[in-house]
Amino acid sequence: MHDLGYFRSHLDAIAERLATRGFQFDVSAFRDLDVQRRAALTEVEQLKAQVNSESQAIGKLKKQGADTSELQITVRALGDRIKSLDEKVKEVDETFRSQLAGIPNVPHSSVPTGKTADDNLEVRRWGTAPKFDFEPKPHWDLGPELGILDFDRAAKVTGARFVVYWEAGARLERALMNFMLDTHTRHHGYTEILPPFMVNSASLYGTGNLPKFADDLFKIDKHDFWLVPTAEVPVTNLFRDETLDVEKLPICLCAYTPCFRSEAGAYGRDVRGIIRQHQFQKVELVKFTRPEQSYEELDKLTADAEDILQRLGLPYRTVVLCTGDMGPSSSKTYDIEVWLPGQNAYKEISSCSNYEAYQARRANIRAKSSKSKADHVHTLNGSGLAIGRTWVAIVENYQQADGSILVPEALQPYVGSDRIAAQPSKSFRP
RNA sequence: GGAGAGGUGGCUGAGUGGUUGAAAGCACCCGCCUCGAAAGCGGACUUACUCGAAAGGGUAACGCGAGUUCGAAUCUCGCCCUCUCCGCCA
Repeated sequence: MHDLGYFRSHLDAIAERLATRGFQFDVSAFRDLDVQRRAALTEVEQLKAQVNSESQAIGKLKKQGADTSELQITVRALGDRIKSLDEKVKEVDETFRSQLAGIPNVPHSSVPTGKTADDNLEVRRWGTAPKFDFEPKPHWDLGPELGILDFDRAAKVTGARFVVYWEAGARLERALMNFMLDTHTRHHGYTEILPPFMVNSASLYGTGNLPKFADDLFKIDKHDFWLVPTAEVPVTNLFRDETLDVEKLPICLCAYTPCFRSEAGAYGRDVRGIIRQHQFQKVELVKFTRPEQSYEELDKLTADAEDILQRLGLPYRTVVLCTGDMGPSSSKTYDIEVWLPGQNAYKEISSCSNYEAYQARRANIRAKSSKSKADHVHTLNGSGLAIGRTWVAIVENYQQADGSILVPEALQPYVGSDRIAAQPSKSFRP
């Protein structure tokens, strides 16, 4: 959400920047609505002021023993007018606010202008794609063959776009989770959080998932609870409606959660394998920073996510999203894309964004020192990393001619072996 | 899930339906005092929206929402949360 005062006084410049991300902002319609809203507010507030002062007068008169019944009748009439005007104000105000809330963030000046993912800019590339003297397989073949992925039973137990990991497959997922959390807490200075996996709607409004993206979420029946689509939601909302000590910034948190997404609108995309599931696991990085340090912290956060891939020896490239490809809340986003031999392509494995104060205004997260006034913090987050896709990257990049998977050295203590071969339980699974 | 108690400013904590946006204390901030500090003294001390060139006004907010009333922190109803006891449960 934009700061109203600033927004109003920079309308044209902001509209111009928003156009670069394909958002056509009707400045004059906004101005009209703004004027309309303020006129309605002024009118009803003047009436309320009148009621207040006359009510006070009634109180005084009554104390003196005077008869106030006639005055009460006139004030009562005012009250009726206020009631109907209030409804109008509420309507205009809600339209205005929802419109304001629907206006995307302004892209940072360093973000390349563009329309689609094709216009994203590669900023660096790390590692080299492995060379195979055989035809590398995609994970949706390797997984079932090794007995570590089971799509059929997941479909039976729950439905499409779910998966069961077996044995070393399950252990690899768990190993990645621990490896990521350990690396971020021991080497990158993050504090570990284990948040609830369900959140209320106020939290989802705070991060901007509601009201616009309700279709992407799973809602719990009979409760105001939703399954988290990412740990960003509970972790960012830890400090909703709080004023932090500016000296404690930046606050760097990391959290493991499963993530639940309905993937409405993504039917037909990535249907094979575990690239796009209704449930996946992720370690998320979240930062709360001072405004002047947020871009430096974004670069660090992105590097922290990349470090996981480097330690695992997985080739990747990092791109900066162009204006047209960024999420609406973001001022600047880096995507990290890992190399997947089975698909002969780089695939997004992390998305690292600086929301500046856009999200903090929504969630009302501020910081102050003893001498300064409270100001909204900047919020940042990024995957560090999506565990399922990291699992895929390991399986596909480290596959051997015999169908087994080598385990990267950094992960071996976590997995407990240096190789994943066909699993024993395959023999008794019909 | 049932019964009871409670939710007031950064914290503690007053608050008979009528100058209470809110006493008092603490904390924080600015002065004075001091070589410096503490103590003491004086002052300042919520936020959002809105009117105004400014000075300065106005509206709203005492968990959230609705209601009663000329007027609600105070009364009524619903919901949420915390605490105690009971039940259930990993």
